[in-house]
Amino acid sequence: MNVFQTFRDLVVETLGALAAAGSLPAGLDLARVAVEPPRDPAHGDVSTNAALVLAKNAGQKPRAIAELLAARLGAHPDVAEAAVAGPGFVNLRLRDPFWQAQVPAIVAAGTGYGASTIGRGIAVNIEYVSANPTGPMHVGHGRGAVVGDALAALLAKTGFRVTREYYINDAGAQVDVLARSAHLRYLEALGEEIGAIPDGLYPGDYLKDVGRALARRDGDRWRGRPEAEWLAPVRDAAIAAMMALIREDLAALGIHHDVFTSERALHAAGAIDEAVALLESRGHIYVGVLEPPKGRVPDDWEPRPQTLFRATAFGDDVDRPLRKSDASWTYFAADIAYHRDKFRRGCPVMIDVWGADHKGYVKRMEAAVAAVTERAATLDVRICNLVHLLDKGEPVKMSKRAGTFVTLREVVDEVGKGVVRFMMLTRSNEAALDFDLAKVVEQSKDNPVFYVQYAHARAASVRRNAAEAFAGAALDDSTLASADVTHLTVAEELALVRLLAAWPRVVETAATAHEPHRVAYYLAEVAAGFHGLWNKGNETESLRFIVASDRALSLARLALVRATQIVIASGLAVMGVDPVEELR
RNA sequence: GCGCCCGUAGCUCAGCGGAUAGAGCGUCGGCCUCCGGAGCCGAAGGUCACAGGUUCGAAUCCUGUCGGGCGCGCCA
Repeated sequence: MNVFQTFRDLVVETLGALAAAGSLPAGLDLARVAVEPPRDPAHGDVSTNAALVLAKNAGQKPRAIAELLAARLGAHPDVAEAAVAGPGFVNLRLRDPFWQAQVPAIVAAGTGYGASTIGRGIAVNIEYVSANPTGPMHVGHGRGAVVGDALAALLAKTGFRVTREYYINDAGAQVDVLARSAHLRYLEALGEEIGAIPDGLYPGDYLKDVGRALARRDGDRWRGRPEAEWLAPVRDAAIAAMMALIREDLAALGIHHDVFTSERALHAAGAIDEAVALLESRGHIYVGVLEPPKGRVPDDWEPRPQTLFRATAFGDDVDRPLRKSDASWTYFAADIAYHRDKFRRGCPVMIDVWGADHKGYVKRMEAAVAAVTERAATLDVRICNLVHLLDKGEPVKMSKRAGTFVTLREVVDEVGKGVVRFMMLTRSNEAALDFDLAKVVEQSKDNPVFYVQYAHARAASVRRNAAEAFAGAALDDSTLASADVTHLTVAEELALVRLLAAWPRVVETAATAHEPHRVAYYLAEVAAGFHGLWNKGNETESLRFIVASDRALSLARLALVRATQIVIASGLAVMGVDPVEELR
């Protein structure tokens, strides 16, 4: 279905024929041969660099190879013209029937259009969100959630076997703080005066429910008792409540993970001891003293022998400690065990989506994965930069203390899940993102969500009008898929078809690069193409989609409208956004 | 000090080995007896921070410089 792949196959086949004919040496490495859309449409429909890439090894001039290639490609029935250009590109212009035929193919494929098998069923584990279970999610978490989920959808669409996973950080000191905070709310629920929440504890009102639930369940059995007695049970209850809250927040965004893995469970199962023992047996562990960081020595620095992972052997800058001074495992040690666990569950490809504050952690994790899987697995860490929450251009002041903290849920409830999801994908994940609460619901062209949905709604509107104009005529997809598309001859129509036909390639490149934001940019292009065509109809009556006097022409154009709608819906599906039929 | 990310049009950003570097906003000029003008078309605007290098070809890869952000043992 990917037209560029189709023509790459043709180019490769043609190169083989040239070799067989003795015009080229046999056995050339074709890995770098690419078939792509030319940047400038004036250069044709598809372009290949084959001659440029092969010239050196073939011992021939690029243009000479290009001439040979063009002569043969030009004879293909779908090719109208094969031209050599620039230093040795071969540009192909394809015949209209080839493009026209794309329309029924898209309509027949439906929103599954763009799917491919390049993933070959390889198992990919994508871990995203993994917010600490200490409170509701904030907007920054939302970005990671959306990026991870859209990437998962992209990979699934390209034939990977995807596991969506959430790692619950339920083992550290912060969940003890959570427990103490919840215990205080529990005392409050029992009627005690607790006053201001002390520094260092979580002040949020969301813990009041947890306190009340504890009071209902356990009565006053934890009142006046030493912390050692109540810490564990209160903690477990609080974590469960926080995870329920987080799952609700995610559900409001339409996000559902397949697997939740508990850090605490890894500790309990001895997985960390096992992973560290494994590294030790391979000689990657030693006891040593780290140098203090240069130029910025912490005040309380004192040299201390530590259990260290030889991360420098795997590309990291320094070796990393695995045990704290109280002999318990560091977070990193647990994370090594966790990634080993993912690998042992059968995932050779791992993706982690993290917040910008964890950027400094990437190298050591990659090193650990290399060490623990003996380089049999890959880890790609996608870092999501900050989200700046604005309202009419002014930064929204957020302070946990002052109670002006805006949660993800509040934003989703205010502007809608589709808007949040789309906006989170309008920037490369590496770049900081402005999210303006006022702007994202604005109905104008500078709001990409609106612009794309508007195109989809207009397409739906045309189809409704067509049902009236051709009362009684069948306009369902199977009818449209058999429309006589040779009526699609207007340059702008064929330009839109070319754009629609690029969708499978966009899916593949975005999936391969792990960059879901490319889908948002592509959809904006499709919308622009459709709006442009729409306006042609406003200017010239014969160019409208519906020409009441010519049913055959109208059916062909309606097929194109339907194909546009399908591609937009298909793209929105990857992003997790529901397409709208009308904007009112 | 070291590491990572960033520096592209007035602004916000795509492009990340291909041929004359793109989009939106903003500016200027056009298009409503019109399938939704919430839109469309056109113009002006760039030594792709700077300097070297690799390559047939560099905004894209490498090295260095300058400028901005983030991180740097017992937090997770």
